[in-house]
Amino acid sequence: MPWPSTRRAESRDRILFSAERLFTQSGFDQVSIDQVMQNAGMTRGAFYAHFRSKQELYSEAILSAAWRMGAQHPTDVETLIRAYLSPEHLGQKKGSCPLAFLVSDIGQRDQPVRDSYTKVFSALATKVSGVPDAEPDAAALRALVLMVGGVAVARALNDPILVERVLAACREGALSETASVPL
Amino acid sequence: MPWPSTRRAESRDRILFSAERLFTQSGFDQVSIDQVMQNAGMTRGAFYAHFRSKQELYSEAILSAAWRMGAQHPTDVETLIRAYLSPEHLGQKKGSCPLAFLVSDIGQRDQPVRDSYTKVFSALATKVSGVPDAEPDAAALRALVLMVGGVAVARALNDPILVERVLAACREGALSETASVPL
DNA sequence: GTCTATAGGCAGATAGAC
DNA sequence: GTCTATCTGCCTATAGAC
Repeated sequence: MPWPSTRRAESRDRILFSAERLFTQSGFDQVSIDQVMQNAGMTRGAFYAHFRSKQELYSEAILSAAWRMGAQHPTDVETLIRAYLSPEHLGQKKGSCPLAFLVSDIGQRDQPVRDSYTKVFSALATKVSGVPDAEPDAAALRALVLMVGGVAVARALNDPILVERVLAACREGALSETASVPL
Repeated sequence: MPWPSTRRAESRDRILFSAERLFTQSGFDQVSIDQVMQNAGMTRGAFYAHFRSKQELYSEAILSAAWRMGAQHPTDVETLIRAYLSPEHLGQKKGSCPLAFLVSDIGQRDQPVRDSYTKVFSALATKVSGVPDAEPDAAALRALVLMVGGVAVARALNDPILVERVLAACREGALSETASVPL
């Protein structure tokens, strides 16, 4: 009976799922392994049976969160841009994008973490470009930077009016960069 | 003789100067008060004679770093954009921009920190817009998000080729958004 | 695999001598 | 104002029982 391995994978997934939300919301340093494990219904000691370190968990959580987000957004690029640069995305507890919420957190971590971030960024850039099997062009990179940067900046700003104006400006720009016929 | 107050202000400035560089480079959590004070030539205990908390120092360091950066860049907007979105800016130890380096760090801090960030962002947006006494328009906001987001993303990415392509794409976009005659 | 217990270290903030 | 010493609390990671 292969039940044990199934339960092992389920525990691992629960930890990962818990980590995705907590890390994306609060960054690496503000989240403790204790919180992640309690949120997953376990205690601290069990953590190291599944991951070797906190940074390894972080690295995998970034990939996992992005994969989950992609699975929930199989829509067209325009719908993605509007949802991404919406006020709802800013305060969202679940399904937030690690690219934006963690962008200035990544540079302080080790290489596997940076690899994860780069992989996710490249994948989303290709998706935004609209051409699945090619390197993203400059317009797609600009559109994605407007999305990621717009959300990151909006989260940092304190003035609601300015936040809405930043989101609107970036929405307009990203849509224009990704329009098939730019006029 | 008003010497004492002068020395007090000098000590405060040394702490602030030290904090600007360390915080901008490594973020809030990765920098200890110990490091800041040693870098300023003092010990931990003296810190609380000048600032009430670490977050208060952070808030003031963001304002101070931005002010210093503005004083060193009295040039035109195009020169600013090219210097900002250059590879040199990414690894720079001094004179880096807290807007980009700390963007996803700010949301986790208290209100005074967010106030500082918002103030600096607004001031730079006005500068980029080219019209000193008006609210920045959508094009200026987009240009600034391309600058801040471009640098933040580039710092996180692991692939040198992708980094250069992101910087180039954002440079092109920011220059186009700020051109007086957009065609 | 998961638990409790603990090792070992570092942080922010305060107290009191000078 | 600056120093040394300390309080208090939290963290990652490990050890060993079950």
